[in-house]
Amino acid sequence: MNQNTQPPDLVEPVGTAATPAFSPLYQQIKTLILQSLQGGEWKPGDVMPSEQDLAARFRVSQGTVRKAIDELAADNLVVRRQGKGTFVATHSERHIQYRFLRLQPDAGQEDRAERTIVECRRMRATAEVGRLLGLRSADPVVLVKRVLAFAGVPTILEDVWLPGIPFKGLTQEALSSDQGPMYAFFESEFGVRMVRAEEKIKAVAASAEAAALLGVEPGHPLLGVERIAYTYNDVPMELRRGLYRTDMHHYKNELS
Amino acid sequence: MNQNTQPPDLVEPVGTAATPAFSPLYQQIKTLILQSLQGGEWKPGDVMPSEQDLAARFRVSQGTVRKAIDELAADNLVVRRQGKGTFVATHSERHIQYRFLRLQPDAGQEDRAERTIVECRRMRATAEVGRLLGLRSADPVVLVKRVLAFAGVPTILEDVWLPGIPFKGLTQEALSSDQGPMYAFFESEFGVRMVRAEEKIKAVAASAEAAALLGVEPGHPLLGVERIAYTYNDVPMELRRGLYRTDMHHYKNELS
DNA sequence: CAGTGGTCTAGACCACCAA
DNA sequence: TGGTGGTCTAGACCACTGC
Repeated sequence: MNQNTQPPDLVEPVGTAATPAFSPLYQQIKTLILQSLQGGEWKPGDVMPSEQDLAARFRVSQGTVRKAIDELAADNLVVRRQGKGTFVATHSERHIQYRFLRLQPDAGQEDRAERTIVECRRMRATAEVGRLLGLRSADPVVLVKRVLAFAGVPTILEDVWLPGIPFKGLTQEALSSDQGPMYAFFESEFGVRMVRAEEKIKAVAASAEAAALLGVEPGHPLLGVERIAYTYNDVPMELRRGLYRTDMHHYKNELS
Repeated sequence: MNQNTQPPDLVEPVGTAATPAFSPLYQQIKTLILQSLQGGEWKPGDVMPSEQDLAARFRVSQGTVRKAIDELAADNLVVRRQGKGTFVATHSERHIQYRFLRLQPDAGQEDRAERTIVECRRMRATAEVGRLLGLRSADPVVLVKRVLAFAGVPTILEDVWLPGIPFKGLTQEALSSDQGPMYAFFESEFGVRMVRAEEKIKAVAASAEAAALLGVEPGHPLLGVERIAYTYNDVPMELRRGLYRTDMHHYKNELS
């Protein structure tokens, strides 16, 4: 057990030879809070209970809760606001929109994107799409194909695949009529919150179809960006394949 | 002053109307440690003084030093090793090599890179290179052009510009004979430690020269990666323009 | 075994916010 | 004014490393 006089009644992981498996208290607290987030006890944008309340609830000191929340904040799952409280992170906050979009204009401020849905239909997952989304092939998926234009210049063409079950009822009309980031729409309409993503980038030549939609000649070099976005617990919830024009934009990345 | 009975004799920033400028103690400690790192009091790979020692030196509690070091560790400036101490981060650690290279093979493990220096000469900075490196145009710079090949396939062609003053005495021979990451070489030979970097990525068509060096046809789509690498204090110390073949590799990025 | 970083607690006070 | 997160301290004990 841990070092306090009133030992918290949390699990002390049993050590085995292979996995010593010592898990600090604050990690266990983090997991518990994560489960509450996952289970929807507090929804995106909500205030969470204060550190004092959580400390009382979990029978640990405030400092331990604090460290757990620190990590959740570092993972962008939660946002702290001094004097107000801790809030569940959301993709619908103003001025932090398009958190996962790394494409930036070479000069000047970004215009608002003009969005056009090219296609939206339900289909069966191909073997590859199924594998990347953690589905069986032939499981239902939704495919959304859209174009984003900036200042009238079509710049991004992307195919978005979503698992059919959690996104049951997604229609082109709802998508088209929605303003704001797609991930905010997913939060409010389907309760699906994207937490992190991985991207693989290649340089590719524009196909005839892509060239037509993006207004370039076939063969024009484009950035091919494959993104897998995950919800809580590293469950993949979206596969997105984008083609980016980079004549006026670039993909920005910070390394450290 | 701060809340302890023995107030630490550190600066309490004066608040002005425009900038309230309250700076927590641990931030001041972080800055002081940063200055020691910058000044070379401890060199890459060295053990730093223990938290207790630093706490005594700065007249604060261990917890405050701890929080300062936590941030330095989060910035990858320092590495903690339980039971051993805190070490100044370095690019020459085995198995963490090429920390800033995001190119990965599509399948399998990466081979060791075969490196060929195509060119290495001193010149005067063009206006653009000077601007990006924070130099005046016509200031001396070193240009290194090299090719990296994996499993015999030339994959990366890059131009590296370095400010001439700190890199005085850099020769093609020294570069060629060195094994290991270039940034480790910079640390040991010139005392220059790259701390973070920014990259801007575009898709470009291979020029005739690039095509010849990379073994592709002219016009072949390549990833154009412009990197600016910084030392301590956000001072730019390297401009690197790379062309990456992405037929067998991809640029990997994690978003959160 | 001693020394290091890592965890946990308890209590105090500060900065910020809203009512 | 009271509540929230943010800072700081002091002290205890744990886990890991190396002598």
